[in-house]
Amino acid sequence: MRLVVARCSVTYEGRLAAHLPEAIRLIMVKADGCVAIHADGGAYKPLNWMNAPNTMVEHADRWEVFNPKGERLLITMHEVLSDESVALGVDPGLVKDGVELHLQVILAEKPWVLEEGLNLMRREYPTDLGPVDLMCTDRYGALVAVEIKRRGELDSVEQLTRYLDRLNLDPRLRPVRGILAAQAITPQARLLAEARQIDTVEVDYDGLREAESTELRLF
Amino acid sequence: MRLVVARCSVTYEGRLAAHLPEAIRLIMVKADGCVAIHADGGAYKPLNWMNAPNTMVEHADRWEVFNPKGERLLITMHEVLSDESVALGVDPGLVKDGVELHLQVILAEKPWVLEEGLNLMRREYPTDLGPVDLMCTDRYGALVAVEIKRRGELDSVEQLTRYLDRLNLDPRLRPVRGILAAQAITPQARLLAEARQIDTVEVDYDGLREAESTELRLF
DNA sequence: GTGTATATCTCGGGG
DNA sequence: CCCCGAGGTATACAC
Repeated sequence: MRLVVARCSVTYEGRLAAHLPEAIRLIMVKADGCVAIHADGGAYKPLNWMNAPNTMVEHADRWEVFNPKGERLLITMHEVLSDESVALGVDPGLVKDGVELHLQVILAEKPWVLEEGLNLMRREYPTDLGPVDLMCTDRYGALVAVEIKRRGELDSVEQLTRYLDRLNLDPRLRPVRGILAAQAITPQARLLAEARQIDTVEVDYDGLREAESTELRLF
Repeated sequence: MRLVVARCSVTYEGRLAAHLPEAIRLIMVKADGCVAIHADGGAYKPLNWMNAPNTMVEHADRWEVFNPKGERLLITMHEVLSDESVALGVDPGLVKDGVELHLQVILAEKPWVLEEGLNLMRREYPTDLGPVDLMCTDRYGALVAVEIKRRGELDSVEQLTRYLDRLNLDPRLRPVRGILAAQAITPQARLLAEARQIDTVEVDYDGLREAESTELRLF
């Protein structure tokens, strides 16, 4: 990784046009070639950047970075204050726990917490618009598509609606109804779901996880 | 801005739990207090981070970063290889051109480029599912909801459909039709829009901007 | 503050 | 390769 502190101005031309007036900034060049220009604030997002793969041409007074899509980043160097390189090696990577997948696994084991009599048929049931999180049958044997989210918002209802439209085109499946399950559901999403006859269920993730570990302790 | 290169391991506990095994990384601390841990690859996004506002406590062998939401970032320092600070000053900030807002402003001034006789009634017209970009009247006085995008894709059609459904529930407004305006519209979006009687218009942003600056020069 | 939409979103998975 | 969905999304903007 190369770290350059410089008084510079920057122009980006690509998906939009953007310009940075002259100021002192940190320019980070990673081993994969990606370039990021950081100010001393504004969360972790750089002011300007160019991801790999790209080509960098270093002139005396400016850097030009191109990528295959025709985007272009031009850094004009007015004064280089420092320029250091350090070898970091390959990173072993990030281990995560507690994302949507976890909630899906728990609900796949106990779909009846969403509705009495609900039974799992299959997880990640494929449609040609993407997979339904849980495909279940209800107490009467009818099909129910369940979409699981951490937060249920308008987009979630749209997504489930698309799946339902698709599934209900198939006479062997029809009728399929939907349930949106999330730890929290916005009133607007609830409104839209209701208008489309989609049920909404708020799920207590922490409670379920607790119950799960209690069962593990019992056996 | 402070730049520390260190062999470290990291734990985050907050909206999820995440862990980074021991490796050499760059730790960036900005003037606003935000902390970002970078590997030598993977675009501009850090492996782990904690945005401002937060509190950092620096112990001999570890850094603890907390934020008011109860999230926690723990950096265990196994070996500090370098630790430098540099003053960057306040950044004048990024100037952008070509995002959706600009297109919206231009089209609000000249809605008739979308359709002859179109007249602006109101920008950001509210519905209970979100705001319509432009609410217009057509040459016959009927209402037209315009959704503006840089790129018109399936989601854009869904979004406009949602608004139209909502607006057409109101007998004082009905009937309201829709126009999707974008610099480019995918064939799939065009197809879906057509199936829903929604008009699509591709807009020449550069041409409009050019026309706008010409007018400015004339007056 | 809440809620919605945008983003040069980034990133990863599946066809 | 593109498409789609998730994200500790972050960020801006309107109400």
